[in-house]
Amino acid sequence: MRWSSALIPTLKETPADAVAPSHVLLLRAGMIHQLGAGAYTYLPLGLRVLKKAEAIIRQEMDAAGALELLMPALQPIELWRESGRFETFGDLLMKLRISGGHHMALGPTHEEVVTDVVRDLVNSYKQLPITLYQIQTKFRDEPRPRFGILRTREFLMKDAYSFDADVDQLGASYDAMYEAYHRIFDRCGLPYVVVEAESGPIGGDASHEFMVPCDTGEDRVARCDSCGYAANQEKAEVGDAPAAARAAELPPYKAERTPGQKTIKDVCAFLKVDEKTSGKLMVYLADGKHVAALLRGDHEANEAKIRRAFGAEVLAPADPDSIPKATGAPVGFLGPIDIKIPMIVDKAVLAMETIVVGGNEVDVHLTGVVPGRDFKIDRVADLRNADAGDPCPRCGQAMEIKAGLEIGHVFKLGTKYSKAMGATFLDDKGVEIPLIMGCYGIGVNRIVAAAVEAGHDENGIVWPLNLAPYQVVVIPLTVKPGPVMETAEGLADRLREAGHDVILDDRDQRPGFKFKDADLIGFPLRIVVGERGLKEGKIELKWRSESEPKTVSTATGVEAVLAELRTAERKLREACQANRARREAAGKP
RNA sequence: CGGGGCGUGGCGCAGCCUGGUAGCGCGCCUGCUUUGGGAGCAGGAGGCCGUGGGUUCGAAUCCCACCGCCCCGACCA
Repeated sequence: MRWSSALIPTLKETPADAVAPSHVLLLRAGMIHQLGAGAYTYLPLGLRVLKKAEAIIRQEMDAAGALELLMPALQPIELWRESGRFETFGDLLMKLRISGGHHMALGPTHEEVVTDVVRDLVNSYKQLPITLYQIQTKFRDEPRPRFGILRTREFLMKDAYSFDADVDQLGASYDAMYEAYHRIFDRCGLPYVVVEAESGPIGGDASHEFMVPCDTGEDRVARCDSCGYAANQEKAEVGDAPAAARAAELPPYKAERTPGQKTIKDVCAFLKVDEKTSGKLMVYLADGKHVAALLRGDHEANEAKIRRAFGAEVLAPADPDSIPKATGAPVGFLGPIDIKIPMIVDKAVLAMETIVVGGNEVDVHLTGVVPGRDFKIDRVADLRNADAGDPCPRCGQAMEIKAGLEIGHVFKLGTKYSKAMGATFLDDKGVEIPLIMGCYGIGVNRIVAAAVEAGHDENGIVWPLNLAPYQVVVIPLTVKPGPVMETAEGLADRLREAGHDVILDDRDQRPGFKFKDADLIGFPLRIVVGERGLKEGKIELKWRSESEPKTVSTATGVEAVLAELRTAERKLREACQANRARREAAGKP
């Protein structure tokens, strides 16, 4: 490619609306162009990166035995009613009406469609196991698109779905995808961690997320450095903290007037006590019944944990209007003493000597309440989100919380969709059994964003070799016909013939201008051909990730550059293999 | 959906408070000079001032409504 005939609109200044590094740099490097909130054009350079990620994904999915197909984005709404997700997906589902009055949806994910395909075409255990995948545009009516291409209303996703005859087969299918994901992200050169994840409304019982640590990430990951435990914050378990050593004789609790003070913040400020010594009673509807969770005031309730603690299928915050009737106490002044609904106490409360709680009476809070003495603690569970410093559930050491960007997610679905939609097969005894499913997603655009988030410096992007729009940029310092231009063109041709992506910066610009653009875009390898160097029989070669250039002789130039590229590719392969060996040594997830 | 901010050539901004010929830098076009880290000089093109309504002799500027974009929160298979 000759730069002069490319469309690469680099920007010297930072666009005002961009905040996240990946957003700023992809715009400045001329890779994307905004159409509207959460809708971006991939310009030629950006598209090349996207396609490279896509190619790596496709290769590894094929290698893992998954079969590629392509399903429609346009889907009848009935399918969503059939699975029950028309309700649970809610406003996130893009709905439209087409001619003839048909109600359709633009697919945000494809469990329904793939289940429909499989229920029609797979009927026997002999056809199992099978994993199907596609790389396709998804649509979600995100309430708040953000950070450039990080969260958009339309995005490219690789989604795979496994269908198995039994749980063991599902385990094998899951492991195959899990391993393929490692290979994909290793080849993309991304720094990532795998964390245990909440499977969420999609259901199921096992789930892992692949996260790239970066400040722009919207997820929070709890991690223990001592033992390596890592989980999404919403999934992370909290280890046991030492129980409070209570003085033998504590004074009885006191009722305090707290007129109008309803929130933890207000009450604690009013009573001049630390929020860490307060408690909050949260009321939920567990499968339609009112239940309560008692947490330390400054802690964050985790609805999934609370749902499980109550053994409920569905948990939702109770409607405030319904609370007084159910509990006999006014909202804002709820407390654990003599509460009339089932209550589970969070572990952390056990570590509190005394606690400030609501008095179950308007404008009254109680101080000096002793857990276990003043109210019954018959059920204790982990009900909250882990915080930095909380004990690791495995080893008890303090965990840390870091931001992460989710690029991939694998989970075991079970029979949620196959049962709802009647996707069954006949086993070797002729018995009809619902298929067991797993699903596996990769945000292709997010690989691009994550690579930039994880790979940039003050001068611009530093692309991993396998994702770069072009691996090599050849810069002739003068573009007038002559030896410099001829050498540069020859070099570019030879590298291209050897199978590398090359762009020749044939623009009639000063050297500094071209260097700035090359650094901004982040081509991994830069080759400079100048008159001065040529006279000395030398050309310059510089890796974007290194600070110092190397010089090679003109005579062996092509071979030297090819050797450099081969070495870089070998190193990357070796790193992938080393990671693989480490995984094998560590055993299954 | 709640809170905050912003809409003025392709990009970054000033002008608005106090109404009266729309301005600067970058980029773009032409020419000359320059050529190893975003060159200099000269000339030039390009703007329904987000949209609609109102006030006024007169609106980028004041008022009202709407639309759009960004950030925080809620939400996020």
